[in-house]
Amino acid sequence: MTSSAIQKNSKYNHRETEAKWVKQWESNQTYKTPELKTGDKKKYILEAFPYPSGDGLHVGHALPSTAGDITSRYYRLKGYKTLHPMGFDAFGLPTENFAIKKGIPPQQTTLESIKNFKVQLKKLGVDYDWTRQINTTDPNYYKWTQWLFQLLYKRGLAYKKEALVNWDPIDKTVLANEQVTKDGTAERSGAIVEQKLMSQWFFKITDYAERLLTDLDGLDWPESTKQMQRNWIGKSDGAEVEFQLGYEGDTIRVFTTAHDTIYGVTFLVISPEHTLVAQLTTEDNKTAMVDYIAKAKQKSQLERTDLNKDKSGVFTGSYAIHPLTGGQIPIWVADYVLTSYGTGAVMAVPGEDERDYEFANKYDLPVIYTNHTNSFVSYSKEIKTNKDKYTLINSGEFDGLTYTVAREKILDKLIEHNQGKAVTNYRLRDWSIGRQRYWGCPIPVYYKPSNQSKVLVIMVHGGDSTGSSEDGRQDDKITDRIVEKNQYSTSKGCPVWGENLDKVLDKEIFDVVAPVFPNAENALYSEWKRFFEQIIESQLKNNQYQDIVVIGHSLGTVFLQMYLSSEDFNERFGQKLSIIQLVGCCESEGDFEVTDNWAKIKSQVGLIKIHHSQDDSVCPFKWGQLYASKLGLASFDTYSNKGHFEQVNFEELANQLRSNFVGAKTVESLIPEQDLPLVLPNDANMTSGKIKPLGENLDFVNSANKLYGDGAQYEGDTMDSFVCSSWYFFRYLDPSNVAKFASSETIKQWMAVDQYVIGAEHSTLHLLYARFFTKVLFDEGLIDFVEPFVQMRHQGLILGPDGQKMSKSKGNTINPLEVFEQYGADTLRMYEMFMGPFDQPKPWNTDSIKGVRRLIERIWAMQDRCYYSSAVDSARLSQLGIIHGPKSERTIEKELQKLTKKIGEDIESYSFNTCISEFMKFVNKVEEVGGLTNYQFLRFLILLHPFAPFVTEEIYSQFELPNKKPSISMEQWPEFEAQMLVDTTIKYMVQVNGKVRGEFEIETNMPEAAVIAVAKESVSKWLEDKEIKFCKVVTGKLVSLVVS
RNA sequence: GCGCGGGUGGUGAAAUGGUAGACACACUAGCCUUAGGAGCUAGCGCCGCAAGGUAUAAGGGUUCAAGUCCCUUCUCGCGCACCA
Repeated sequence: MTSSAIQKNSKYNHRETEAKWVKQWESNQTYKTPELKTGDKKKYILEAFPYPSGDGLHVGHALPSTAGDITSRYYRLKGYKTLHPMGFDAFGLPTENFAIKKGIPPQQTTLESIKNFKVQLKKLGVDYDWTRQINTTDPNYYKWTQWLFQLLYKRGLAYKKEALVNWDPIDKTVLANEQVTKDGTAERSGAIVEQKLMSQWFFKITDYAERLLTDLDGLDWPESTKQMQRNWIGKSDGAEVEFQLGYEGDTIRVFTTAHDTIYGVTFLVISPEHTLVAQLTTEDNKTAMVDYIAKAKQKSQLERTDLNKDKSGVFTGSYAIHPLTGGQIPIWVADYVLTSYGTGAVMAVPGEDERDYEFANKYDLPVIYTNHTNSFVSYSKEIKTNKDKYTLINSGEFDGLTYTVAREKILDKLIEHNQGKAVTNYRLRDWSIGRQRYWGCPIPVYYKPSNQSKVLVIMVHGGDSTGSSEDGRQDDKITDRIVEKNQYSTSKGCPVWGENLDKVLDKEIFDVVAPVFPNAENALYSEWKRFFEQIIESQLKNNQYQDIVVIGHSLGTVFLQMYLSSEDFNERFGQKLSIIQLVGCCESEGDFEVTDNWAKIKSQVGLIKIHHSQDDSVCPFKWGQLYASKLGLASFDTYSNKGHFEQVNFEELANQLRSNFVGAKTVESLIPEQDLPLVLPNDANMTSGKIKPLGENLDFVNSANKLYGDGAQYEGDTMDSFVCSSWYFFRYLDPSNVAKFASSETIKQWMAVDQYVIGAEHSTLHLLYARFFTKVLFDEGLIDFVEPFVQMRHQGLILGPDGQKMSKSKGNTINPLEVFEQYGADTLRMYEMFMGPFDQPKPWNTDSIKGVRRLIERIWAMQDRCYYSSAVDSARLSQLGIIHGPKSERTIEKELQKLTKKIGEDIESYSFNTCISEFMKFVNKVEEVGGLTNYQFLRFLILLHPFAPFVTEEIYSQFELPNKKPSISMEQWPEFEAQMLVDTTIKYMVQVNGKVRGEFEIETNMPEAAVIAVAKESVSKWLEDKEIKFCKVVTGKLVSLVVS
């Protein structure tokens, strides 16, 4: 540029400049993604899309965005066509909770937050192509989330089942295993997660366990993340061994990775939830067992895994037969065995397993050592470190064999005897995706009643008021209190209730039975029991029921409590009681001691619901609370202004029955594709400060009947937002396609993602799910690759100035808007890159950022040091080895060449921090020698442009240049000339006895002898009177001498 | 307990096995300025006046040469955790 173009000594005004370019880039569509033609080189650069929180941009967001921007701009300058999109992952609980708190619909909050985020991201100067923006809450987007759900369903990878799930009592929803922290709390809400039996949608990610594991090997990802996924998938190779029981029929199957220790098995341990527990427990051990299991159930997941110091268990009294020795093996129940892994049963080898050893010691069980030391050895450690020395003893015909051989032979023998097989086990569980909340993607499924399956509803009424407690039948009485206290008859009211309920329930689905139990005025347990069982038997004779629901009132609930805690309903009728509606609860506080076997009750019923009026004068409300807590219920339905006999709201009850049972005895169907998307209803009830979970919005749920016939109901759960966010990178390719999730051509052109930057917290969630979806799409033949992210890196956390994680409550947050205002976006970007290694956590330093701002100022001032060289191409000539011009120009040229090489390499290896240092060094050098040519300055600006787009664009715009482009981003990356980096002389250093003692400079390509001669001279002081014993020349670097 | 990363000045940090502390921040001294939360110059691991010595969590090893490779220990962070 000519000197006239320079505004000397003008200070860089970042506010004006940045605002100007934000506008211009937008109106000029500078960063619109170009069309890809065959032969074009492409880069798909991706950063995780943010959750648009109301707080707006965080300095942490700038880190991945800037890194992506640097790479994207770098490759664009290098002639690549780049796709660099951004969008919003907007479904989720924070918005819903905020909506409830503030009474603003989530739709509105979301749009406002997105708008705000976009403005702020634009201020950062990132080259996102905003025409491709996506928003997961937009029906045009989630239509394809639903389509994906249906694809999985059709491939047998989406299913609904009754399962113990993680229940978050604060956010009132189910969570995926991946969303529960190690200490058993919810990742988001921090609540202690409960285990709840519920009917839930799952994705069968376990089908892909092996592929998810093996395909990790080829990925350019941080090793730690790959390892984390490997651990999460948790593959172990071993064997399933069958142990016969003392009687015909059942066997106990155990999973083991150490089947070569099988001769050391001295007992079996099964989990308290094992299906054979009841059967195996002998009469003598029953009390202890029932007690133990009840205690185990009461323990939360947390307690059960945390209390690993003291193992406990109970002997069942039964024995299994050792498959090879035929010996008797006692069977124990202990809660250190997990139901969810393997078969829920283990063969205990106390001689080689620490847990079994501890257990054997505690309960005085025999120990057999099968390893060569004939003493306790931890098998798992031993085979890792000492595998080859490990040989067997006490193992019959296998004595003396080494680990490897024994493993093989013992397995062969088990297989031969039909008592075992090789099995691979994975720790990975299926992905639970249903969420009982409103602000999520609706699951595109509806249910319709099926005629075959009905529900039996039995009402068990309370007691009547007459009779005496002293009539000789006392022992068998349901409670002592009933006859004294009751003043009302419910045996007469009950049939009326039954009629009322029958009126409002669909007769094709529900059979309501409301009998009058015998002697209600002085009820006897044995009598009621006989009567109750007879009713069920006679109903089952003529009908098949999907579910049996018992509604107990008052004394009726006490009866049920006694019945279910002592009788085996499930076994007797081959059916579980799926719900029990306890209206009015119990008769007295003392009833809670009628039985304390709450565990058994819980094990026999599915869903438990309690209704209790706060104004029940017969049974105080606190009894209801006590009941709920005994049964482990988080909540129950409460009323007020209702007496003991008035608290049945038939409509309410009927709705509850319908919504809880409609799924179990109905047929599920996918919503036809042409009806997608199934749109989330607008919640009209915001003024009340409430948002109904989708499933409780009966207007919505029942609206399915308009399209799919009478009785049709939509699924009331929404999807985990990770479903929405784990396929989004496909939608950027073709965001407005109405016919497909993305067209095959664009997928072919742009996928896979070449560079992905995302936080390490997604290692086992999003990154695993996205890989899973990609493989499913591959299997469906829609794409031709199996891994979505070729290269992935994590950004490190930016900590507060105090070294702590930034948080509002700690008051250590940095507001990026203030930084924009004070220092400008270029400074923020470069500072964040300069802070330290990209993937490491690093504290914000309010002082350090000044150094970066100074750099920008000095670069701005470089315009004054830039002189117009008459030979514009003198640099070019220099590259060819014909060096003209002043010495300073040659010095700078060489530095610039080095810089060009270094910046390119460092961008490609994510070493952004050293890039900034290199820029600083270069600027120092320019100031030292006094200036640089305009052509050198131009190339420098191009190198700097990915890091500081605003200031470089501004200076460029003032350049006088032939063939000037509308934007510096359209310039070409300078190529360095390797020959320019070769010096004519080389500096050597000289070491004597390993210590640096001197240095010298010498022409390149000198013979070694000459180099040594000069080297000796340069350190003559250290060689006096000494004999040189060793001499080594490292060409171009150093001479190492060893003297006596 | 297992797995994966780290540990270098007052601070953030550099360093294909080859002059440890580049580059910056802070600090100190000086200059300039009406003033400065501006700019410029110089210094800045530790010991020492200096020559020099000595330093990359600790100890050992390999090597002409180790922050870097190997072994042991300590320590911090992350992940998994009674996974049979």
